[in-house]
Amino acid sequence: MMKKQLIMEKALELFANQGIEATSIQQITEHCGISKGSFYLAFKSKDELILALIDHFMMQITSNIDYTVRNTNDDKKLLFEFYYTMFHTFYEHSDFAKILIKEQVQSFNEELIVKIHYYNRLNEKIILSMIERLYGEEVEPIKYDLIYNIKGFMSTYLQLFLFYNAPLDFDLLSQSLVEKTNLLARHTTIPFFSQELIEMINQPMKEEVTKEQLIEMIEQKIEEIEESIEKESLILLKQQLLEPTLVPAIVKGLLENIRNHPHCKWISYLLRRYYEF
Amino acid sequence: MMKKQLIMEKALELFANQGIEATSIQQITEHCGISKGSFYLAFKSKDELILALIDHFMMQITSNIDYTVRNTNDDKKLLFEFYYTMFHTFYEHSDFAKILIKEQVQSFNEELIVKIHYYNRLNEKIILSMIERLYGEEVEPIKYDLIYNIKGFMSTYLQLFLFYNAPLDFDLLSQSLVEKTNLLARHTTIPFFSQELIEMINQPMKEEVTKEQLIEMIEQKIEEIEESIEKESLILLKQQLLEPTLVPAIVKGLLENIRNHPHCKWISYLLRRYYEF
DNA sequence: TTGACAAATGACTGAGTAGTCATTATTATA
DNA sequence: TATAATAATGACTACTCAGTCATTTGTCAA
Repeated sequence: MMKKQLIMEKALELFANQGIEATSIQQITEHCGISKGSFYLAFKSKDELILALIDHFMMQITSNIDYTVRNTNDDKKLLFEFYYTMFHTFYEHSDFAKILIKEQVQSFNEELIVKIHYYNRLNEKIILSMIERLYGEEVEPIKYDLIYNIKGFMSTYLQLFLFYNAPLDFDLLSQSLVEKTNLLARHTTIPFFSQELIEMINQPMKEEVTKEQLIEMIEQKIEEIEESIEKESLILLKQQLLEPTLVPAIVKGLLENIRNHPHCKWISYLLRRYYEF
Repeated sequence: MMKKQLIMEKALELFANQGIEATSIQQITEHCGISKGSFYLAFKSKDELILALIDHFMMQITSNIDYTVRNTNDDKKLLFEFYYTMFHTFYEHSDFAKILIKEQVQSFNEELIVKIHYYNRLNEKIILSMIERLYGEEVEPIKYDLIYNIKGFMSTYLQLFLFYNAPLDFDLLSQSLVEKTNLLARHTTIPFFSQELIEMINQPMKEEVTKEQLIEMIEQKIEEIEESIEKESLILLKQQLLEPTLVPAIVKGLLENIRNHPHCKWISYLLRRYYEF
C-alpha cells in the first residue's frame, strides 16, 4: 500500500515541525496532494496514523540497537557501539525522534502511552542485558540505577542535537559517555532503585509473541514485499517455524538477509529473540 | 487581585491532568465557578495565563534553589542540599512541574519558549557557580559536561516521581546523586562540550535587570500585599535602593524577611543577585 | 465500446474552540 | 435613598477540526 507510506512520510514532517496536536488532517492531505477522503481510506483515524508511525519507527530503532548489542563480540567496544548506534539511528530518524520526545509524556491517548511504555521496556531490557554482560555480578545492587543513568544520558544529549541542530561529533560523544558509564558502574556504592521500586514502576510486560503470531506476521510481510532475496528468506523462515529442519547457522544467515530491509527489521528482531541468537 | 490567583490555581490543576492544549477556557471558568467574561477581565488571553503561570512558579523555584546554593556554607553539604531542595521544591509544585516537563519542548508559542529558555539559563548559571565553588579549576575543561549531567540527573529522576507518583526517598536519592556527581566531576577526562558548542547553544542571555526596574517591581509588590513585616521590609529595601544608608547586615536581614513570602521570592532573588550576597 | 468494479473526491455535518460585548448585578459614594 | 462607577455575566460570532458519504473519476476485462 503506497498511499499509507506517503501519508506517514508527509505527516511525520508536519508533526515534527508543529507537533501532533497542532497538525490537522487537512494539512496532511494538502501536503500529500490527496483528498481528505483518501486519507480515511488509508487510516481509520488520526490516532491510527500516530500509532502506525510509532510502531514503524520504534520497531526499526529498537531492532537496530538490539542487533548492535547482540552482534558486538568485543566487550571493550560494546558500550561505544551501543551509544554510537543509538545516536546514529535517532539521527537518521530525526523527525520521528522529535515527535517521540515531544509527545512522550503527553497523555492524550491511552493506547499511545501503552505503546511507548512497551518500547521503553524493551529498550530497558536491552540495556540491562548489556550491563549484565559487561559488569556481571559486581553491579547487581546498582544495575537499575545504571539503566536509568544510561537512559538519562541518552535523552539529555538527544535533546541537544535534535533541538539545536548542532552538528555533533557522535564519535566523541559516545567515547565521552562510555567513560562516564564506566565510572558510574565501577564506583557507585549508593543504590537508589530497590527491587520494590522497580516493580512498582514497571507494570507487567506485554506477553511474549507466540510462534503462531510470528508465522502470521511473516505471511503478511511476504505479501507486502516484491520478489527478492528477502522474500525468499522470509518464506524459508516461515517453513522453519512450521517444521524445523535447518541448522542454526542457516537460520542465522537467513535472519542476516532480512535484517536491513526496512519492512523486516521488526520480524528480524522478534526472530532473534525467539531463537535466542 | 484575588481573581487572578484563583484562575491560576484552578487552571494549573487542569493543565497538569489534561495538558495545556487540551484544556479549554470554558473548562477553567467552570472549574473556578466564574463566567467566561470574568476570565477575560483577569487575563487578556489563554497565552497570557500560561506565561503568568510559568513566571509565578519558575520565579519561586529558581529563587529557592539559588538561595540554598548561596546560603549553604559547608561545601560538603552543598551538593546534597542542592539536589534535596530541587526535588523538594518541584515536589511542592508537582502540578506545575508536570506541565513544565510536558510542554518544555512543545513549540506552540514563541514567547513561552523564550521564557523557559531564560529560566533554564538562570538555572545553568546557578549550577555552574556551584560546580566552580566545589571543584574549582580542576574541572575547568569538563564543567559544561557536568552541568548537563546534573541537569540530566534532575530531569530523569524528576520524571520518575512526577509520573509514577511513587513515594520517593528524597534523602537517599540526593545522597545517591551526590556520589554520582562527585564521581563524574573527579574522574571524567573526555570532555564533550567545547566552548564553541556552548556558545552555539546559548543565545545571548537577556540583559540584567536595572536598579530602576527593581524599584518599579518593589513598588508593585508593596501595593499587592497587606500590612506585614514583609511589606515594611520591602519599603525599607526600596529606600535603600534610592539612597543607600543601611549596612549590608541589615539589608541581608531584610531580604531574609521577605524570602519566604510567596509573592516576594523573585524580588528577593533579584536583590540577592544585585547585592551579590 | 461497454459495463462493472474500485479508487478518489470534497462539500457537508456536528462538535468544540477563543474571544467579544451589550446587558445586568453589585458596590461605593454623596 | 439615589446615583455613579465598577464587576460579572453568558449568549453570541467567527472559526477550526475530525470524520462521513453521495458523487465522480479511473481501470480493466469482455
